[in-house]
Amino acid sequence: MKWDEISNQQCSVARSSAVLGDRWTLLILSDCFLGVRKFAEFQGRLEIPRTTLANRLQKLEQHDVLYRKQYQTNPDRFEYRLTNKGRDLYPVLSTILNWGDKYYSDEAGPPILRRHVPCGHDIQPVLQCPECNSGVDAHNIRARTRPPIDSAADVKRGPVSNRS
Amino acid sequence: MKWDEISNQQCSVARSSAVLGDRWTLLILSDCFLGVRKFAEFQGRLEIPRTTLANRLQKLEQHDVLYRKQYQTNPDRFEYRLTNKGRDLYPVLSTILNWGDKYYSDEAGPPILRRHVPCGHDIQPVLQCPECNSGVDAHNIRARTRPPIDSAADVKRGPVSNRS
DNA sequence: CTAGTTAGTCTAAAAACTAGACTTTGTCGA
DNA sequence: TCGACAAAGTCTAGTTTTTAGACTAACTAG
Repeated sequence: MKWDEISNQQCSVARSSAVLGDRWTLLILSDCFLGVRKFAEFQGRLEIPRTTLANRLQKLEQHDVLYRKQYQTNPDRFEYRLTNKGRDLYPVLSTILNWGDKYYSDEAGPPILRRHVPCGHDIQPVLQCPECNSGVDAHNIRARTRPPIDSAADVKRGPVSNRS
Repeated sequence: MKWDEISNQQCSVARSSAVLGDRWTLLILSDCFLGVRKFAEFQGRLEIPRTTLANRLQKLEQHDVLYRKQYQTNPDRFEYRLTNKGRDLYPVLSTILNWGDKYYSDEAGPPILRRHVPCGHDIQPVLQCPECNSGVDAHNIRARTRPPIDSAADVKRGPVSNRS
């Protein structure tokens, strides 16, 4: 299968991967959440080839993750900002940051601190169950295929054993 | 900059991207969490080119995300399993799944359901503050650069404005 | 002896990525 | 008016990665 056919699958991870699963894309989004907006600034911070950056920004715009906003005329110039859909990627970037902090930070600790404004603490956000408020990890979640419904396509890439 | 130099940065997202930010990698890991272990099964489910799959599995093994475990002799054959470090990627895959479910699932709802075993509900895990237990998103977190410490390298890719 | 299984490797062609020069449309200072 | 600078890209040619599909190795079952 070619990479651009990946989003034809009905799996949510596959469709998300079509947007996120590329060199540089996660880094570009990370910089977006840190407030970077201008082409030259992405380029300078990431040292990404200009051609690749242009392609990635265009792709993120096409997928409605970023939008181009004009910030001056004469000459017209545009900056890139997160859409609501893009901002909804915050948990993804945040959990990646947690993982990197755990396995790759130096002895001084994480290079970037995150403060939870409402309570004032520096935190690493954690994944929890919205029903019972306790922690969630690979061990206490069981995936299963959605029960078949006439109107919907079959699930082709479900769990190996459909454990109840 | 070349892609394989990306992990030289001291940013946690950059170092994580060196492992995760590649075509197919997120999908392979997703299948790992669904119980897939054998080469042929990855290949059949993902329709990934065999050469690419072999490269990706080797890379994930080198980064200690997967390990190869012998499951038979004559001939020797191996399967791929998540290490503890790999299992710690569950929040990343889970938040990607949430995002994909929100923006890309069909009218029948998410194709894969996740049950939180301790409480028995089908859920989408959410990101919360471990201090105050309330929800976390892009709007209520402020990133700032770690205060400089003699023993540690400077933070080069911190937030644009170091908002308190 | 033949076909099948599993986990790969090999090869050649196609696609994507990279470095660095170049373009476009303006501003500013001398 | 002239040259330097800024910002957001595009263009080009060379390198690297990805892809499809055939092939290999080491067995088992019939």
